[in-house]
Amino acid sequence: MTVSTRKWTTDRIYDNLRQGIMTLELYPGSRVTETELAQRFGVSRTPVREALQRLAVEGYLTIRPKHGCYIRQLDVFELAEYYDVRVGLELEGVALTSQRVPYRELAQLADDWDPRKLMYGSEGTECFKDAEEAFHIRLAGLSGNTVLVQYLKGVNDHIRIVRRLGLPDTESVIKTYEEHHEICQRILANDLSAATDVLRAHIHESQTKSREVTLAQLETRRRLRELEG
Amino acid sequence: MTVSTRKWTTDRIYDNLRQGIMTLELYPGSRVTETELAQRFGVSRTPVREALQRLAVEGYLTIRPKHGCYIRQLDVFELAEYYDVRVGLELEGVALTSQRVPYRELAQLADDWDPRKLMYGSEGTECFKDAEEAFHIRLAGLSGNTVLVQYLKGVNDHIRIVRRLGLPDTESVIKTYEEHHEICQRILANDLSAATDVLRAHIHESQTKSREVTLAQLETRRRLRELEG
DNA sequence: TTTATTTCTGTTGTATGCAAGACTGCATGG
DNA sequence: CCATGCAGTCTTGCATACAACAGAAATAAA
Repeated sequence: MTVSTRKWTTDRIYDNLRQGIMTLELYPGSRVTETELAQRFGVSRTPVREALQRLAVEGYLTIRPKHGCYIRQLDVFELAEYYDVRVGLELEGVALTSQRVPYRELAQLADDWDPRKLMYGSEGTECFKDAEEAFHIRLAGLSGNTVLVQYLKGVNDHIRIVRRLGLPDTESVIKTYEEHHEICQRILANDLSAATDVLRAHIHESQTKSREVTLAQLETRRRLRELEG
Repeated sequence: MTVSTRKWTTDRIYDNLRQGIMTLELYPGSRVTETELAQRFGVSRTPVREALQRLAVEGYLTIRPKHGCYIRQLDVFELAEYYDVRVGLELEGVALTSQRVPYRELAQLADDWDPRKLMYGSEGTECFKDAEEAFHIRLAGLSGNTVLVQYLKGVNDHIRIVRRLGLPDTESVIKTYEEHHEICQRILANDLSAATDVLRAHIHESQTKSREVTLAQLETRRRLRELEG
């Protein structure tokens, strides 16, 4: 678990817990108590409590009053729902963008994802996943709707867990480049309906992929826990 | 300010503050301190602090570390952005619904909003605004995507302030009935594109209406504050 | 007059204490 | 065998105490 070196204890705890939930080190469904966490981190209950509250508001865990906190179950159905919300947000983003068409930024974005520029092996896979997510944020950002971008980031926070699990093969990297590129081109060409079609399919594909990967990962984690006791 | 009679102090404070922000009694941009609020409510700083944190996460105010909390400015541009996010979410909801078409519930919803059933004067305006919001939630709920519904509720929390400001005249009430009814009918008739068109226009209309009302309201509040000092 | 420094006050960040609520397990009665 | 009541323990909810930091005002220097 990477150590966060934030200024305030609360933030440090928050980052730590969030990381733990993301990496499934805090197993979904398991219970944690303020006291236990406070001891583990060597701080008082107050910052722990605040971190937990924030995580609860953001939906990472549920608090049962006077009883304890339960790490949110991540079931594949819920993840699928997040992906659909993502579709809704991103499509509306594109719709808004096509009303103003910021040529320069859009052309730049298209250029950054030009398949012809793709250097094989020059991209680390971790880096690629970051870039992939960043593309969608940038795309949404072109709509000029900052609220929408915030919501999209929130959704991403929830699906990032599974988004990063699978290792992308060369083929799918190429495909991603092509699709990202095409989306931009379609908007530039004022073909909104084509752009949305591609984007929708693009997201749905990662949705189905994530589903498989998640099921596999949950299984291995479960077994690991069984061994540990 | 209505008194919330929740079980826990934190929740009570939270409801109160939220209400205050909604009704603009806590003027946007003004500063509040934990100590001051604690005194005003006659409780300790702890629950106040927790309520403030929650409100901050939800975007109702911003916390400047070691300095105080500032009630979130609500500018018309940001509100417009929330409306567009709403469009994105609701349209995707309808798209998902049209893939499964839950005939019974949809027919029931259409029936509840049948313009022919509208009794003039039988609906209080407050009640009508509640019902209006409830329609959209129910509609989204038919998609079966609970995450989407949660997000939509979150968006509603932000625009409810202005959504309720204007008084609806009989004409617009009728129009609302007609549009709600048509949306359901279109989905039932498997005409997704028409349904989305109506829905989009429907939301955009309230968006422009809210804009005017907000500007007026902000002005009167500002003057009220000037008089009070 | 302007700028740097210092002090001082207000406000939050964190620790701790206490009491009330929720769950567990057992015993008792049907 | 099952239901019900009751104590005990665990965990949180809130209050309070104290320390540290940010910002403002006052003071000193150029």
